Amino acid sequence: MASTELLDATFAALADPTRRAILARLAAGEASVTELAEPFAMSQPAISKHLKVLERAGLVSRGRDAQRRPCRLEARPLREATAWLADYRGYWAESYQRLDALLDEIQAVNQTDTAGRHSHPDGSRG
Amino acid sequence: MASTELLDATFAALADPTRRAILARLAAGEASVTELAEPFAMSQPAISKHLKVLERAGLVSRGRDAQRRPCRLEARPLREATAWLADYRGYWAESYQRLDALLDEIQAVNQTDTAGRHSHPDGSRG
DNA sequence: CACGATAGAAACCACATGGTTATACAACCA
DNA sequence: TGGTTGTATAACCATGTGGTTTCTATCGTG
Repeated sequence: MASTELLDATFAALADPTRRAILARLAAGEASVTELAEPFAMSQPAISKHLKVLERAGLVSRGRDAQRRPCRLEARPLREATAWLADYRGYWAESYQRLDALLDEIQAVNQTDTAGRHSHPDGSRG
Repeated sequence: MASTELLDATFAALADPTRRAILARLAAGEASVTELAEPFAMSQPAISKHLKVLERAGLVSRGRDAQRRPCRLEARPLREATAWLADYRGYWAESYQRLDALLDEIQAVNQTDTAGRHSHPDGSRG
């Protein structure tokens, strides 16, 4: 399991409320650094540092728009993190049985993805 | 949302591979501190510190068995963390359509749970 | 070209974290 | 009572983190 460091970085990135807020904001669409910094009582370099952490965890990627460096959310590491949590479905089942099948499905999706493709065979309800 | 600090503590606790390993071990059943310390190239006080972090995040609880202080996994904070991740299902859907329905269901389960019930249709396969 | 705006880098500070060793406390056993 | 086992605490160290301010670099516009 070489993804240990990725999990480390992902969970560490998620452990800060500012960074979670940034991700929440990015879930609504791309944003520049200053746009991201606005709602926070914090300097722009501080936000840049947070973005670096998020970038290192692969949670955001950056583009180029003139001197702007727009950020966008990358969901893949979140998937890894969720997959790790899902590994506890066996234990969870003691208290939350209905989750069992769902998280089991997530595992299946992971393996499908690892195999190379995740074309949706039925494409139901998107 | 007052659970910010709980999320902080939970994700921070999960960010360390030793602590994740401890949780993995505990998912298989209760264990004492020395039992938990054994597999690691690390002193017992170091493990105690990790346990303190896990305890502060509510991820483990401790019992009493003579001079042993057995640890057991507590899943509730993991649920909170997963719920947070699930909030991004809308974004995930762009790339991983099949997850959408699943994570959507998790939301439903959360609400059902809040309401009070979650009967298990089969409970098989662990 | 110079200016203004956007963003990154450097240097610094306070504090948290992850580890160590040594010590103390608590509970059982002889 | 004393010894042994299990665990927590203390003191300490190195490093990481989150913030600051200041400075630099890049890009578009006048």
